[in-house]
Amino acid sequence: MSKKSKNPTSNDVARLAGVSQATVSRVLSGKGYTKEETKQKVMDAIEQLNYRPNAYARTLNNSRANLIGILLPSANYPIYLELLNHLVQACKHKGYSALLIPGELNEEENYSITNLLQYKVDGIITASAHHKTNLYYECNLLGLPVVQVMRVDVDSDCSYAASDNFGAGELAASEMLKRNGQDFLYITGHLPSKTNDDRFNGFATEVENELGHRPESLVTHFDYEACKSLIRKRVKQKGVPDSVLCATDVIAYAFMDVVRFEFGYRVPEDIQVIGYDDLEQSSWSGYKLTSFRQNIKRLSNEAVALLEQQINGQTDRVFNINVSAKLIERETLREAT
Amino acid sequence: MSKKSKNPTSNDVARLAGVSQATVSRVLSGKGYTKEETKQKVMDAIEQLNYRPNAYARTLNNSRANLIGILLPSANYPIYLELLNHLVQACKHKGYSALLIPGELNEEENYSITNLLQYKVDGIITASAHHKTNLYYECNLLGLPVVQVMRVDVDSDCSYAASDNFGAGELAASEMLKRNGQDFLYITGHLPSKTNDDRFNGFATEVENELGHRPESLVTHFDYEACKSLIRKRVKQKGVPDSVLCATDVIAYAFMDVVRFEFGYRVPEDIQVIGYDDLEQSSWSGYKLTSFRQNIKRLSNEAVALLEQQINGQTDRVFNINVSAKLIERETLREAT
DNA sequence: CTGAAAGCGCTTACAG
DNA sequence: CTGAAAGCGCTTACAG
Repeated sequence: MSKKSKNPTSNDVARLAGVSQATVSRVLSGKGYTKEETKQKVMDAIEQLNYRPNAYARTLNNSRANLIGILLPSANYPIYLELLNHLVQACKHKGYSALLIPGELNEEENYSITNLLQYKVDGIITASAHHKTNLYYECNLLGLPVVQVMRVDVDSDCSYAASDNFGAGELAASEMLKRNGQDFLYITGHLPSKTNDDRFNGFATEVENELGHRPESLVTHFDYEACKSLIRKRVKQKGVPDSVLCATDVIAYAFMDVVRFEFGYRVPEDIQVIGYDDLEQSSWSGYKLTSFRQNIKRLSNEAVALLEQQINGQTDRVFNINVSAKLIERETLREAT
Repeated sequence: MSKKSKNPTSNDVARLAGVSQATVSRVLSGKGYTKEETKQKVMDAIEQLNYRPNAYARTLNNSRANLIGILLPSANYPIYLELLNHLVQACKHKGYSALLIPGELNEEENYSITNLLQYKVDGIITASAHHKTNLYYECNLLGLPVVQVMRVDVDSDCSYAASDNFGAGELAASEMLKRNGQDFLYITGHLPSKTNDDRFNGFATEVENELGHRPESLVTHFDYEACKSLIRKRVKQKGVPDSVLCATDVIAYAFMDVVRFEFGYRVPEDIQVIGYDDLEQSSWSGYKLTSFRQNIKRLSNEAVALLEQQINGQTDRVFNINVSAKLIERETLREAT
């Protein structure tokens, strides 16, 4: 490991190129005019010294860091990784770097946001699952733009890019109604969100239109085992419905595993099931689950675009973008009648 | 959205508190002495103005950004999220923030590293899966510390914190030998790594000691479907072994699904199987897979600690830390004889 | 087209 | 214990 020697500065480059430091800056920023020849000399010197401009010094003048803070849920749910990758790509595409905000934000973690603000991120993108945070409040206080992506908090009034959950709920209901569904149930996890409410409302509205009453929403848990035991309890008490929409694929797996292996029902003959998120394993032999696939790339791009608008002060309005999710049909829906 | 007004600076604080700007700096850094009373006045002013020190200005003096760059594989493999979360926590714990380096590094993406270097990260932690990168070369050139975590490249000579893959391979072999395994096979994906070589070598060495010959290593694919079709081909050509170690749990699922559902073998009666990574679903009804669980939290802590040592110039040596992985026994191993 | 100089918001000797 | 001043590495009017 070679000793970290002092990094070359624009002054070093200027000296080597025989120009002023201001000229080096101009060549690099592309602002102002420079003779082609001068430009070349500077580029050569940069090459020779392996010079990299110091982004912090630049930031000091611009008061813009080109940094976006990202706040992710802490759960190890696979699509969060996909989301993160797309977000980082989208940031990069727009010339921003992505700073990860550690952990979920909650009462104890308010330290995080304070800490974060030192870095003067230009804005924050959050998909966090804990709305008991004063994130929105603090950011608003500081005039720091925030955009939610994929997962939307119940009481937030900040912009978001999310899937069209209401539409997905409606579509799920209507597909199962078409297949002679009579007894509907929505199963979700334990963390409340607008995302979830929307999906349930779409589902319930469609069912109500057709059948005259709203279906029930069963609150379980996002964890597979915890979810299974709550479903087991419910099935013992009230039997099974014949058409189920689940808030995540994992919940759908839990449901299927309980009703098929513990109670002997058949899917889809006795019960049809639709999941949400289309995890990789939904296509595997064990489940063949019909599920909604979110357009994560587009969600990421929209979120970053929304944030950029706010950063550039182009808007004061709250934008809610709903991107439709696609129903991937496999083998957990009956034949249409 | 309130208009982003100019952030207050230490000068504003100084003015309000009626002290010099240098004093504000001292109070905040805790360096040098300050009268309790002065300290209080400064703190009050900070509170009142909602002041947050500008990390970039600080960095300019320190030439240390307290930033660590993180380079993750782009695959949506769930444990990478867990790794990321632990890494970010570990960074935070040591006073660093985590900057995500976008995408995998490869020839086209060299842009990334150049781009990254502007931010003067103090060091880089990588779990990337593409070793065809000049990351190590570039960083060495610049004297920028790099540490690998979890996944180790074949030809890199930089420090790492990884699981004891050799030990895991050995243990897997010995457990299956104890259970009367006769015909051994190792199945891996398509990306070469030292991590993988070590695991195979541990496995092969133990088998060779006992049985007098090294087992075969079957190179497939990390993707479930692709992996299945390669396994199918192999089974058709050469039949099945009776003891299998897989490089990931997903590979183990693919193997089990092919041999059980397409060829009618029983697990573990005909074939015993061990996976690696202990994904959540390995405990579910479909697989009940015996698998190695990596100590991701400890890997993360060790990696950050290694990096910190290098950043502080406390060492020029290359350290390789191996953390043992724990075998979680479920139902894919026969009874011991 | 280019240079000299001021300034971004901090830290840190140096005096006192 | 505290203030005045120089400096970190850039950008950007201002002259020329």
